[in-house]
Amino acid sequence: MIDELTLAKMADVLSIASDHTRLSIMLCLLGEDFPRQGHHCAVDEKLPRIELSVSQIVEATKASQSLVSHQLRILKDAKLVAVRRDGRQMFYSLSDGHVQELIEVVLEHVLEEKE
Amino acid sequence: MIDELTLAKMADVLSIASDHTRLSIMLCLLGEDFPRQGHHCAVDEKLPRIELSVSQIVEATKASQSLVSHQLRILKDAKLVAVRRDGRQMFYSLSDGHVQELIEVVLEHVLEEKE
DNA sequence: TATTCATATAAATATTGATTCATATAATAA
DNA sequence: TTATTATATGAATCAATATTTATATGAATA
Repeated sequence: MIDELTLAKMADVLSIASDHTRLSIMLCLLGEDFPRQGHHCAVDEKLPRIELSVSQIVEATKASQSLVSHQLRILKDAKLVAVRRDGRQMFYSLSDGHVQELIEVVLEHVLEEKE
Repeated sequence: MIDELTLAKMADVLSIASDHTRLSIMLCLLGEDFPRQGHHCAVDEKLPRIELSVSQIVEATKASQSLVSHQLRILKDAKLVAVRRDGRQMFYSLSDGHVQELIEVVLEHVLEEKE
């Protein structure tokens, strides 16, 4: 039994993930696109966590700096990405494993489509 | 490496799943909401597949008949649900396991949020 | 066949949200 | 301190889409 608040939060997460720009940002941070160019900071997980600066993301996604920045803010507010400052650069990374799973499930679904 | 088409398809699936009405419909069909009121038709899967008529979905979601019908069409076109006619009733069910996984991952994510 | 029931759809409206443009902030270098 | 680099943000625009209202279709029943 799922209450309204939970439903709304689920819709939010999905809605945030569904935008073309934000999705490509997340794919970059997953390492699916833009492979092996980011700093890696080992965490207590299997896969190394990829960190990319805003300009690297701009470069990889081919979106405008302003747009990327706007969308990163939305991702950050929703806690789907984490940020770390280093000098004048900001490094973004996926905030937890659920985000990766989410993207992977969707990717599998899309890749398995027939006809 | 993910091409533009795959990215677009992923965004589509997420976008379709992100709508409040459609999400609640899918939750009904998952049995999370609206428990044990639908017909069950055993398939070669672990869990029984739940089938609900349009009016059962209208009842469960508290959305208008027209709205439910519109959203069911979108879900059907995207092949996220399957339909079966029985007399003048239409019975809808989730079309594959990926949809369930998707919803479950998002649900876990939302339920595990701190603070 | 006429009527009723279950669902679908077309058109209109309303709302949301992505993108751009211009500008601001914050850190570093000169 | 001024200039430069990296990123963020407010306002405006524009497009997409959820929702409603009214009506249509299609199957069953009388």
